[in-house]
Amino acid sequence: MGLDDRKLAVLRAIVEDYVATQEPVGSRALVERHQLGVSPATVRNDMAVLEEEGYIRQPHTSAGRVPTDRGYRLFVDRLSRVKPLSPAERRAIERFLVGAVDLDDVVHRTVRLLAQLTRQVAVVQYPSLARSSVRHLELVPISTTRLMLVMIADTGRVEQRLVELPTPIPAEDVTDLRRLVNEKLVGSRLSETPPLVQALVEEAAPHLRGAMTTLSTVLLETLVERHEERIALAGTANLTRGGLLDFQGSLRPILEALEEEVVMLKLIGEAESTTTRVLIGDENEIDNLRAASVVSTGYGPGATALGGLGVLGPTRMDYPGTIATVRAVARYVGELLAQN
Amino acid sequence: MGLDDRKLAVLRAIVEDYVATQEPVGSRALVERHQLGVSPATVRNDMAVLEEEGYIRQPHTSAGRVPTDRGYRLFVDRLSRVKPLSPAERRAIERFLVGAVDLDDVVHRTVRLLAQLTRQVAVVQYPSLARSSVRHLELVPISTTRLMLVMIADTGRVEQRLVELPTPIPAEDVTDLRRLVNEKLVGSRLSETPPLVQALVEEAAPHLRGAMTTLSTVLLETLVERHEERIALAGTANLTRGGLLDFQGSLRPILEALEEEVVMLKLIGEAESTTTRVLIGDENEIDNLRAASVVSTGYGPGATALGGLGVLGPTRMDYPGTIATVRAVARYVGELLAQN
DNA sequence: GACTGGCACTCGCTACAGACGAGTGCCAGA
DNA sequence: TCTGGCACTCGTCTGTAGCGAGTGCCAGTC
Repeated sequence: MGLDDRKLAVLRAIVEDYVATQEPVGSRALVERHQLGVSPATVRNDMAVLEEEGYIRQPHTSAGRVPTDRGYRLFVDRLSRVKPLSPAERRAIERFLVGAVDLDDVVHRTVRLLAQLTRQVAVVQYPSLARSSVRHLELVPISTTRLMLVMIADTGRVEQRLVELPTPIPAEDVTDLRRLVNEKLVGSRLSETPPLVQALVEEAAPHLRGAMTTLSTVLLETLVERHEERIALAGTANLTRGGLLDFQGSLRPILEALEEEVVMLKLIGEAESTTTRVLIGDENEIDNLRAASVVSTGYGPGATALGGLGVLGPTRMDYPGTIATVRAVARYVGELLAQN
Repeated sequence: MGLDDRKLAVLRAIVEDYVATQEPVGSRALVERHQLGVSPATVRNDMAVLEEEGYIRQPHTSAGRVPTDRGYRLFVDRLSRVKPLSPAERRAIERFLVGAVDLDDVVHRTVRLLAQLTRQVAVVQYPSLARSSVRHLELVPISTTRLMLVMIADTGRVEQRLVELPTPIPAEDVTDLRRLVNEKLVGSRLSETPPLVQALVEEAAPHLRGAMTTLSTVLLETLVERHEERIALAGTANLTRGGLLDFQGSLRPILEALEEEVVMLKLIGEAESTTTRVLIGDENEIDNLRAASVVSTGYGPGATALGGLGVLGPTRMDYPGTIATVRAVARYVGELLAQN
């Protein structure tokens, strides 16, 4: 059973009004606020159909209608177009992001900006190590049996890790090790390094063999097994906006999910490209987030994503506005990172 | 008007019961649960005095008594002794912290551990840069006019910053710069570096002068002006424990404060020594945290603090237990860091 | 003088009843 | 196909009443 244009207009009006007022919307209010050109009774009939199809529901018999997750989905897919950002917003983005001094700074500014503009919880993934390549590796002796390994990636990420050597090694050997790993690994993508690292061990001079072996283990562990994905979070206080109506009364599950890096990565870190994803309510695979919606996208120079970013809010959110903001911020960040 | 022993016992009983049940405690319940050896009527008289002195209050006329911030203060100062940790807890701490591979790892594990043990929000400051000394400085060329400056501190902290050079410089000059800054700065405390950095510029060979000047600005900015204090946070979901009774109904101000690094640093980062601080309710200078209590301490090898850590929770918290846990965790972390 | 039992009182909480009103579903008619 | 009208539902609000936890006070006891 298809929905004609007017029914869709009614759904759109319901979503817009509900998002704005956070109160169930009735047929009378609807015809008053939107130029639908028909009477409340007609709207009621349309509502009955929409309800039957699962796009809206009534919290209780004598109340107005509220969009369901499915209703929001239809709204997002077919009834809304992405709002262009206001010049003020564009300026805000630029102003906020220029002057960032390093990657950390970029990420932190971005996440705050996103939280502020959308008035929701923002999540930004650091550029994925898997998609970075090695710019430089540094070995700093801490003691004769300990080295600090510092890897600098082309995305600006800097990762360190302590290396415990099996036997003490002299300073010259550290220099040799440093030279060797840099010669072999600089410039290669992290995902491609495992065979190279393997080769390093095999080709190492006998007296370096032991140290190189441990070093290679650490390298593989740290850089490739991608425990080291990172995220930044901001705007959790925005969860309390809108009383306790959103998130069906309890912030608990949401806060718990937000603290699990793994969960958040799954949510926003899977972006391979810079297309925007919208997950509404129970479309979400993470149980704790069944009462929330997530708008996310990849960011990066061009169309390939270095990492993901997004926002999380109530299913009752301003989707067009949020989508526009998320995209715009991602684009700016992508450009910013491309400059380095 | 002094409080005799029994009145103090009554106060202690009220605090303990209220913390346990989260409900105003009446005179009858009190004599039943604690061996006070007197009748409810007597307890009521004592309560009247305690209320007059501002240690407890009645939420409403026909309700039991609840400790005031002042009451908790008295309880903490005079009526409680720090609970020794259970062996299980000690083991949990050790198990959780061994195997940390670098500073980030230590900090993250610590903050999670603390949140888990105290069931509250935990905050851990990274070892303060101001109290670290330079172990190594690395300069990595990004382009002919850009360097990545990486500083490795003896506390394990690694900070990076992009340096935009006024004019392109050749690779050999970068090597020279690296040698120079390392010769001068390695081993010195960050707080002592400004004159050394100054000297570096003055003593630099003419062709390095320009680069060294920008480099020194960045060095001073990044390392000394201590914007770069960092903190880690965990357990925000614990704020929702105990319904909405704690924090007078709104998590908003708390969540807002937790997101402000500056605020958090002020709260736990001022520790100069490893003594424990307890801030109860409105003793707190931060308005947003007037409804919360904070238990914090410095951690570090020996008695000097490298940084601070602590937990934040409702004023109605298990102070003896929390204090014990915070101290224990701080001690373990201190030892762990001393090993590096 | 300190403690106790008793008693009147306060007041928040719950339950219940009734009025109100927003909003619906349905139907007959245009 | 749309519309006006109407009966109906049901959540919310208001007011009342009863309950019970807990208090404050007082007179009596040790």
